[in-house]
Amino acid sequence: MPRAERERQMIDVAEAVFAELGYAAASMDEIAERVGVSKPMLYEYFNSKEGLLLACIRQSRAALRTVTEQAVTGAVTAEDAIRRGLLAFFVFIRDRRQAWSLLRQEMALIGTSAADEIEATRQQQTDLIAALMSDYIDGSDQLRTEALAEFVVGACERLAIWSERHEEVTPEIVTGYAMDLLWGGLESRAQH
Amino acid sequence: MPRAERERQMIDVAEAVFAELGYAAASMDEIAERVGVSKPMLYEYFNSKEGLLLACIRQSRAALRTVTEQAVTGAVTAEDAIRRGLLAFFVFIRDRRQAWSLLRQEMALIGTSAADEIEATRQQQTDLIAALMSDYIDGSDQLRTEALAEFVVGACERLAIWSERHEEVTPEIVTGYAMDLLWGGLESRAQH
DNA sequence: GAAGTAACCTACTCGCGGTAAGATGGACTT
DNA sequence: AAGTCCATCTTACCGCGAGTAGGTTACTTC
Repeated sequence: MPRAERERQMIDVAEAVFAELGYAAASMDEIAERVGVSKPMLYEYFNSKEGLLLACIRQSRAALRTVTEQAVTGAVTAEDAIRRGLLAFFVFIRDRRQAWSLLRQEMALIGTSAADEIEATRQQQTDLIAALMSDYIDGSDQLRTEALAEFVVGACERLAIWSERHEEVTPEIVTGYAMDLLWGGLESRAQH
Repeated sequence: MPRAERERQMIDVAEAVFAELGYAAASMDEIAERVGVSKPMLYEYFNSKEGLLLACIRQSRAALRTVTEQAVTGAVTAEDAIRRGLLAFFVFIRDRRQAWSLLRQEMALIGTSAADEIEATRQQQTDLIAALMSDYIDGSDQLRTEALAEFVVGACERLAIWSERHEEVTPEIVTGYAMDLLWGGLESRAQH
């Protein structure tokens, strides 16, 4: 089988196994077996277990980025753009459980040699948000813009994890919660 | 050596090793050796490597909770309480690197049997935030309050990770960034 | 048909999480 | 004092899974 095809196949299988069992519990032997290939092949293609996870994560991140970029395109106001982006994100969480599960596992690589690469992949995400926001907030303070983007990304990730535990909460509702805080802030809803 | 004392000693050593090497790279053999005790002792006390990490995390979480609770006590307004809480958090991140590093590693337990326990420990954190906020925002919608607390916690965690990469950014500055968004929201800084 | 090479496998090493089976030594009975 | 419990602790091992050494097949290219 040609290299490119095998590679895609391996990533697909690995994605399923990592998502199903978790990074730690997944074994290279099992992945190899499910692909129908011997273990050294996996190492030939990805060098290490981390490397394989990394490849899976890259793919999932790319999918998420594509979805959000498309969602944002064509928005007319800042509020609209942000709302569309958030909605696309939360829909992604709900509909592509496997990819999202993968993205959550990236934390398993903290403290490993792949940590930098992971951080870089995340960076693309925050950059996208930063670009979105800097059109509408005061973007003159580079550092501050960066921080606010991290803030938003972190908030939404946590919200996504939370929403997984609440089947009855639709992406629209979660988006509403997020917009409440993001757009209006706490102050405007203060009771005192 | 009496049990309680040994236990504390083991946790202290493990905390240092986990923080230094990361969960995956840390070995029970090394921890045992540094404690000056044999490996089965660790298992006698904590049952598994996960169990040991869990004990370390519990301790670090407790420390963080104490600090933030103290900081919030005595605040007069909602804004003041939240600002004090945030500041205490970001100072904690900077001054107690080891404890914070531990808390970041809790993600390494995703998909393991300890995941629920971890989630429960986090819950205390979000509960604290929820309590703080529900005094000041519309707390009638239970679900929404919960979501907003998750939002805030996630945002601050991510901001904390970000601030680690920027030595020049003081806790006061980060707190300012967070308050900007949290309190005022994006709208009030819109340029259009 | 020889030479090169891409795709692949069998069979192994080794480090580490986890455990079985005792050894040591102090406290408490009789 | 001798016996007996129990907590603390150790040596010596197991099995699994990441990672590798070295060889085989089979297809291209000249």
